[in-house]
Amino acid sequence: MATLKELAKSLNVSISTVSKALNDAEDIGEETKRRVKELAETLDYKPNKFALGLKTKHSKSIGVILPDIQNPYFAEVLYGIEKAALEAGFDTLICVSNESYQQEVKSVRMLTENLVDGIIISIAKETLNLKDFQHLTNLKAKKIHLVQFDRVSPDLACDSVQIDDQESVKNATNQLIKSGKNKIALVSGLGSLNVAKNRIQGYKAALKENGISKNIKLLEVDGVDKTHVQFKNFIKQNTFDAVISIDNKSGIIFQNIMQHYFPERFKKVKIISFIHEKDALLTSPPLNFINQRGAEIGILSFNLLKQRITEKEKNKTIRKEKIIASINFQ
Amino acid sequence: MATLKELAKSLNVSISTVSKALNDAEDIGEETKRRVKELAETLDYKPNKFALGLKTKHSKSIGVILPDIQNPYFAEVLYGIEKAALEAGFDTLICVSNESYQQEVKSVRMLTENLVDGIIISIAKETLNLKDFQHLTNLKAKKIHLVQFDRVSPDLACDSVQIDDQESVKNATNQLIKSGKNKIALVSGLGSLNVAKNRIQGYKAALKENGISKNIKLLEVDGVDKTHVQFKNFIKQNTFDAVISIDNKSGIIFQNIMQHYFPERFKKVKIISFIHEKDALLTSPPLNFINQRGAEIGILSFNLLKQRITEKEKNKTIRKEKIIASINFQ
DNA sequence: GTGAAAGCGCTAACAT
DNA sequence: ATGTTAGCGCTTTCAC
Repeated sequence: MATLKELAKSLNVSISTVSKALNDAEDIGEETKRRVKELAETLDYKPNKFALGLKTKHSKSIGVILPDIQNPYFAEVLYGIEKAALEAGFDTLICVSNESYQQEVKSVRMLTENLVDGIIISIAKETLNLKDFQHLTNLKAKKIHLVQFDRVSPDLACDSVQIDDQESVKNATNQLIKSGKNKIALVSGLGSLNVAKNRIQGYKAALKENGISKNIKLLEVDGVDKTHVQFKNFIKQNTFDAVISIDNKSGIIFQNIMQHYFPERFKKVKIISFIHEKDALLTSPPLNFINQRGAEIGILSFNLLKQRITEKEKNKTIRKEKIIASINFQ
Repeated sequence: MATLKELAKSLNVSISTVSKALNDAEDIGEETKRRVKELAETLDYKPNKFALGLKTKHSKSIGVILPDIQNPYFAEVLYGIEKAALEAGFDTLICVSNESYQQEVKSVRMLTENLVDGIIISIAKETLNLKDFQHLTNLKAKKIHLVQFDRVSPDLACDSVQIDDQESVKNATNQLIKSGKNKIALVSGLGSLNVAKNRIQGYKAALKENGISKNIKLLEVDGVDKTHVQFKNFIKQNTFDAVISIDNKSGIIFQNIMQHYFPERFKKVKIISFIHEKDALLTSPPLNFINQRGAEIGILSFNLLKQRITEKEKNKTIRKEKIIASINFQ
């Protein structure tokens, strides 16, 4: 790897001239700049990150903390973040909390040690339950900017990006109603997350608006791994002509169980689910889906963060972006 | 963040004494070591990574390059790697190539600039097709160790960890045969990957051993996103009493399509699939699965890498670990 | 318009 | 047993 020193020697100028030339400093002659940049290009000079970090105390990199990398939604958000970060010349350090508070604290610490300029986080379930956000509030003192997405805690004063959960589910429910359904069930594998509360509220709001509030049918579980029996019982004990699944798995399971055990009833039921288009195609017939627009959320999150990193004047106004999900009937 | 300088001042000793004490150098008095370490502990001293990297040219970190983070298998391997790395005190930098050669090259470059001590990679499809491994072979000159897993290229002289694909599929096929099946189909969404070739070979070997080689039924596609029609046609045109899916999606789709369009035939068909246990539970009935033991592969990969990083004598022998998958009938 | 020098936090060879 | 010093690659102030 070429260094400033080597460039300087080759060109018979001083190290500081080379440094300034590459940084387009005012006081360097145009001709010199040209020569320096040309040689840097041919020698494929890249500034040494460690020297830079040591000197400047920041690293032109950002950290991302995801609760669960196996969830395709988070993987898609990550994709958006990385894409935007790459274009802006930032490295991305990825951490996975696995929904654990301890792991999240460790991740924050690791990112801090790596002098990231900012962190994009979707908070772990455990942290949300504990309501202990000190590791995150501490970041302000270290001048590390923070952006939350998806699992947004109102207790945290920072920019955020999320789906408008309530509005999105209300939309979806209304569309089902318009298509003639009026006994709509809702299935959630999200436990007590705020996200779940908001989505359920949207569902209830739509039923209410349409005067069918007495038809509320809720199946709530925390995680869907061993819940086949609960699903089956729910189906047996309830009448419904449509189902909204508000997490990324229960819709698939619900459809499969109906198809398996209640094939006749299944034919008359419309299911819509918060899943990725790719997963919607795993089932047959394909599932209708609520598109969470993960990549867009990622890009938006990065852009908010970048604004904070680059802005000179501290702007106190907190930005809360809400995106409406798009509804896809297949 | 506390620095050596601050510790030194507090203790009225020199910076180098502190440094040596923390590194347990021979020539520092026990009492001094104790005092230094104690203060370091209370002040929560952590060596500055940038200073260290600048000085030592390595970073006590490793890089991981995955082709696709949305694949739960890779996510699980990642989990194993991170766990092992954390225990050994290494940071993990994660890159996703999205199956793209260009992106893989960029990732290698980024990791190199970050002075990782080693890289664990599962090679992108595109790279495998192009057979251009220069970005990887170059690593040797930079003294960055390399370990491959899963998508192992024989053209690359480095340690590797993988499932014994042939043996694993042979096992699974044999078990199906023992359970009375003799018209076994194989479905692949893996395109022309070596992994696919080996798995298909295992399937054929088992059929041959059992004298039913004339019953070979193959459905091969490259990616499963828009292939419902192909699946349906295959099912219509072939008779089979069991199916082996050798990727992480086709089994689910296959089962769902059969259940949807051919419910009677479906009842007599046994399906087994290369998927994660969690995904096996998405379907009803749950899918039988071939457990790829991702976490173990991750841990093993890291351990191989760590050996290379820490060993003094360059050991020329290349280690190729092969793990047999476990077969789970539900 | 260009260069010399200090210093970021650390290690290690070389004094003492 | 402890301290001094040089230097990793870079930026930046100050001098020329």
